[in-house]
Parts: sequence; C-alpha cells; structure tokens
Amino acid sequence: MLVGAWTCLDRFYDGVMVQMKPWVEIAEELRREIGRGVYGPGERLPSGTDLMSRFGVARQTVQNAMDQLRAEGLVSSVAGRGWFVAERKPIVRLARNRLSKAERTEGRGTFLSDAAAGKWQPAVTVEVRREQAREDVRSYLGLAADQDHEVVVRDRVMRADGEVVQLAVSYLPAEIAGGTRLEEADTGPGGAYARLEELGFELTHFTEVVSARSPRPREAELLRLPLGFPVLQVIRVAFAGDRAVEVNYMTMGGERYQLVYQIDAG
Amino acid sequence: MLVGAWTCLDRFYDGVMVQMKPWVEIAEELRREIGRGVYGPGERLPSGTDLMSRFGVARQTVQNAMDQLRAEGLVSSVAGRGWFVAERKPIVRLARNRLSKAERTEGRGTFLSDAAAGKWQPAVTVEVRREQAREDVRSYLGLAADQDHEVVVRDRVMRADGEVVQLAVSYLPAEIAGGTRLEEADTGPGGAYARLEELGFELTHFTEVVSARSPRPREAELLRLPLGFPVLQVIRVAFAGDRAVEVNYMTMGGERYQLVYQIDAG
DNA sequence: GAGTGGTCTAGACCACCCA
DNA sequence: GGGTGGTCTAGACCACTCC
Repeated sequence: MLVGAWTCLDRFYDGVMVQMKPWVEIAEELRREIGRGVYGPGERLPSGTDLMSRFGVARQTVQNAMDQLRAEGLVSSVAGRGWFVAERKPIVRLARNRLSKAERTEGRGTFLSDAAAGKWQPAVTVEVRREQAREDVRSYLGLAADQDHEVVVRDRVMRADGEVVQLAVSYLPAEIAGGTRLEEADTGPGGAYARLEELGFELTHFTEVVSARSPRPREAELLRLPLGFPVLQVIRVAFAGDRAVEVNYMTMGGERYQLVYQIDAG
Repeated sequence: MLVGAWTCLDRFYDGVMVQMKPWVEIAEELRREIGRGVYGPGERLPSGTDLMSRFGVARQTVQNAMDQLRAEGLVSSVAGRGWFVAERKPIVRLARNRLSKAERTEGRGTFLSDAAAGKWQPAVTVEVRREQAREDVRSYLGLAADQDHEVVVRDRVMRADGEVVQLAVSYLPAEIAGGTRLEEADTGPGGAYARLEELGFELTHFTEVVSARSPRPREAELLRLPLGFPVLQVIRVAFAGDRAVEVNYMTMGGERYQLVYQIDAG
C-alpha cells in the first residue's frame, strides 16, 4: 500500500478514524468498480501483477481481497486464466411445500421432483450401511439415550447435470427399516417416504431445521465450493403421528440455493 | 512440512493418490485431536510457534489451518492469549410458527417474542428513511417495474444482552406506510405488523426465502463474526391477501441460529 | 514459453495480554 | 518484556492456459 494512499483510504466510523486493512480497501474498491460496471459480467479483471503495482501491495494481499470477493460470489477464478466478474448464477429455488402426498404417490422422491420442476438431469449415488445412532440422531428420532440404537444410514450424493449439488445422509431406526426395501440402494418409485407409508407409517408432518455453516474440506471438494463459500444445512425430521421415523441431514451450496417456506398467519 | 511427513500424510481418494495441502492436513490432525478430547472445551491449543515446529511449516500455514477450524466453529481465538477449543455455544432456535395473530395482538413484535421465549434482554436501534425501491425490493413487493416507487425503509440493528445478533432492513410501500406510525422509529405495541392490520391490511400469510452467504465486511464487523463465518439470510414477505405489504431482509450469524419450520404432509 | 491464479516460506511489524 | 494472534512483504515454486 502506498504510504500516501493510507491516509486517503482510512475511514471515519462512528466518529472514530479507523485504519482499514489493505485487503479490505482493495476489495471495496473493486466491488465499487464492478457495481459501477467498469467490468461487466463475465469480463476479466486486472491480473494479480497489475493489481499489485496499482495498489502497491504484495501478491498475497491482492489474493486476500479476491478471496473475499469470491466468497461474496462477485468474482470467480480460473487458475492460469484470471479473475472474472461472476455471471449471474442460476438460482435453484426449493419450495418446501412439495412434501405432499400427491408427489409421493406420483412416484417421485423429493429430489427427483425438484429436478422435474427445474429442467436438469438428476443422478443419485447411494451408499447404505448400518451404524449405532449418534447422540444427535438419537435425539432427533426421539430414541432413549440410555441404550444403544441401530440405525439404517442412507448416504447419498446428488448430482444435477453431472455436477454435485447436494449431499444427504438420512437415518432410519433399524427397527423400522431393517430388512426392508429401505435398506437397498434403490428404494423404488416414490422414494423412501412412499416405502415408509407402505410399512404403515403414514406421514403427518415434517420439521426442518435450517442453519448455515462453513463446509468441511471434504464437503467443499465434493460440492466444488471455492474457499470461503458457506453451505446451507437442513435437518428434516419426518413424523408419523408423534413418532419420528426418519431424520435427513442435507447439505447444499449456500448461495446457489434458496429455500422457500410459506407460513400462514393464524 | 517435513519432507518425510508428506508421503505419510497423503491420501488415497477415489483410488487416486492425492497430495493434500499442508494446512488441510494440519487442520485435520487438530480436528481429530479435539474430537478425541486431547484438548477439552475451553482449553488452550498449542501456540503458533509450537505448531510451526511440530509440523515444520511457516507461520502463515498454521494460521490458515486455524482459520479453517475457526470457520467451522471448532476453535476461537483471542489475540495475545491463544487459540482455544470453542465452548459449546448456546444455539438460538427460532421457530417460524411464531407469526401468529395471538403474538401480534398480545403486543409483541417478532424479535421481542423471540426474546421472551429465550431469556435475553432485547434492544433495537432503528433508523427510518425513504428510498426509491431497488429492483429486487420492487419484485418482492409486486410493484410494477416500469415506474418509480418510493418505499419506507426501516433499518434495524438488534441486540441481545448488548451483543448484536441480527440485522434487519424492511421495506414498505410509501403508499401504505407514508405518514403513519410505520414511519416513526417506534412503531408501538405489537410492532409493524400490528400497525399494518390497523391500517386495514389483514395479514394472511408470509413467505420466507432462506439462503446462506458470506458476510460483507461491514456485516462481519457489526455481528462480530470471525473471518469466514457465514450468515443466514432470510427474506420475509408479508401478504395481506394477494398484496405484498412488507419485505424484510434479515441477516444473522449462521451457526448460532437455527430456523425451525414445520411442514404439514397434505 | 510467458502469463496466470494459488500456495508456502521466511522475516518483519503491530496490538494485545499477562506476569 | 516476552509471548501471542494477526497481517503484510518479498520471493519462490507449482499447475494451468493460451499462444
């Protein structure tokens, strides 16, 4: 950072003069320029070398600024080519009123009905195993804490047009799902929920718990998330009356997805 | 990184030998040790200098590893003291079935009823202004795109026990809110929704759009979020019949909050 | 082969904390 | 004052892309 530039770039904040970090300043400046249309969508930004000399900083400092802009979704990068103003990404809207019986009996799982709503090619790889229920799983399923409980685990990687878009791990009490079609990779038409109803568990309602977090490195790699991109986590519990029959941990790229819920005033 | 350690630490992944980045390895190792209980909650981790010599890497590499663990919420840091295994943070569960008429007529806004459910002291600072509606605001409010629309903007910073926990900016058509109590800082008992109903807009339902993203630097500062912590964004639209009467952009720290939705099977 | 983004190193400085 | 986390610099190397 040029010494002269420092004083210019500092800010009054709540009446106090604050020295901004250099990379924050650089990110702000570039954000402004992108907003002003100096660089249009898809266009290449100045190279690292250019920005180093323009702002008078080291390579790593420029990198930090770009990491921030990328985390904000404003910029994407291709190693060996450059930084680019992000194209408006197609946003996938998942309406949460699609857990209807109609869909289930129509022969679709929830992911597949999302795919039908959009126009992308769905693909799912499934791995089924058994485990002792973790503490949080026990708690969501309402299983007693004082004894061990076996659960059927369905670990799924979901792809849209070949690209991994969602990870989902669901847990069903072995007492319910053991030895049934729910323990096979392909649960058949209508998906797991249809099978549960055939087993006599008529689904009455669902609870979804939504939070945001940073991805574990493995998740970031699978979901091809650039560094710093958050994920949305949805934990859905399916109830048959008072009984919780399934808990499903879903993870998806945060900014590409929007979950839409409708709430009645009553 | 010790040269010898490299080969040991590499991984088979989908049958292919992959060289892991050093900082990812270090983060994984420390994550394992925390999980195994080598360092208990609240305990201090080895210092930067210790970790540098233990793993044979530079200071910045250790820093990157700790940044990741902190983004995951496993570790917190105090400059001048050290890195600490994060205490189990109290998680705030926001049930989304609290938009009931009962709450409104009982004299509480939504934030205040959340506070009553928990046991924290709420405080809100409000700034009211007028603006031309942005494109996205127009779209949410269902206002025609071909002409200008003025909106009343209520910009709020919400604190729980003095700590900033949520930012909320809501937009109401000036046509509805202009000159009413909705344009004052204090909207009075029951909050904005109660005033809207008094104005003859009986609220029928709400739509919430949930997504996760990286905070802008200003948000990170206000919410005291460490670098890399994602935020949850909820955009709520209030409807009176077919007419959208308010859109509210809410931002909150991602991992501390869980939004709970209930969905009926129908 | 030249240029690019990405990462690691080594060394420096700062603000902060604690004895 | 010595240790700590956090940041910036300068220089190096790698894998990649494009010519």
